Amino acid sequence: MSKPAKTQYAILGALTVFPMSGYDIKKWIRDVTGPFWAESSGRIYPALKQLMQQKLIVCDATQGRGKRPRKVYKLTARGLALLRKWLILPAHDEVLRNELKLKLFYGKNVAPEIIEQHLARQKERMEKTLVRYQSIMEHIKSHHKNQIDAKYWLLTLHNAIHHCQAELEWLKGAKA
Amino acid sequence: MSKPAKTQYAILGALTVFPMSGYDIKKWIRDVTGPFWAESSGRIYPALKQLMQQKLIVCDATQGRGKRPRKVYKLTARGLALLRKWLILPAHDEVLRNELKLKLFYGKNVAPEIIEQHLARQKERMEKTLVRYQSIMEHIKSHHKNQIDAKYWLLTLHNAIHHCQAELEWLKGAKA
DNA sequence: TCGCACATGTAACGCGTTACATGATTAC
DNA sequence: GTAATCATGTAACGCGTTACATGTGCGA
Repeated sequence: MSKPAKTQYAILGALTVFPMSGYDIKKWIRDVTGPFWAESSGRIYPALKQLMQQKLIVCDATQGRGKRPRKVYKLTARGLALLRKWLILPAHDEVLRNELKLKLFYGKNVAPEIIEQHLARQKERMEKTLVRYQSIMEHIKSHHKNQIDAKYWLLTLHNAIHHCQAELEWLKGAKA
Repeated sequence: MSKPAKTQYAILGALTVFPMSGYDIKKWIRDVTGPFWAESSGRIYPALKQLMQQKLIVCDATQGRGKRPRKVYKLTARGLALLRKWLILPAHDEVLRNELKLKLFYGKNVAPEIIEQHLARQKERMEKTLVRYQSIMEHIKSHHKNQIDAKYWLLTLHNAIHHCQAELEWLKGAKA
């Protein structure tokens, strides 16, 4: 009925890189797939539970130090098969809900200075983001050069950088 | 607790252009703000009801032809004030969930041909989109040149075009 | 007369966020 | 000793999609 849940694929994908705990996955998604994918911990832990039940992942090792264990999850053959099945399907259109652009679109209803502030904030944010992306790129190039994932990581990172630069280009022209 | 609803602002904004029916708003959002904002009719009609209750909009005229009326809504002073209040607030970060990029990121798990297909589909889609955007731009330039909204419409449309072109540029380089 | 665009709505479902709860470990 | 980070989870809430229901007007 509603949209199919994609959290599971973000998790299964992460586990193709190496086994991770829920916390690791959370950070991985935030720090690595951040430019194009987000998840909240309120989704990750329940999703892990479901994936366990479906035997798409297994709890590799409970590194119990004290009462609260650190659960490390590992992909199963079933899990990899499901991920592959999803990967080959055409991607759905991204649902766009860009608040900044909506505000700019109806900008005639506020003073021009307000719009300039919006644009200035965006410029600052994009400049910071671009620097971050470029440092991630350097990091991948120097630390993961021979990893088979690296090719695809750089592909998506290039995409993010292109869009970042496009936004900055647009902002340059936007003063007119 | 959860995210504040932004559907109302998309509707209030649309009504700053001219009075519209629910159906008009639906089409307007799909066809005009489509590049950066989406709403489903399952949100629009309930939202209109709420906005009426809060006296942020009024039902201007019930153009009853037959049993099913065509209700035309109009912004009130209260509605415009609320919209303005929202417009001046800094925009929240866009929540990114780009399915295509997620699939590409974990591309090592499928055959390279699959990835090439994803990229080819994206190229085709972006080319079509770019043509559409450019024709919308021509339309605005020729039909709405002197409208005070047009400046802001072109601003956001330029943005969409820049990103479209950035995506195509990236796709060109992606074959390597 | 058939299909499409116009037109308004409702209900089920579940996704996802936010906030909260709890506790361990490390570094200063 | 205390703050930050590591670490795992739950519950409330409501947003948003999807599918459904219903009916009108017009053009081929």
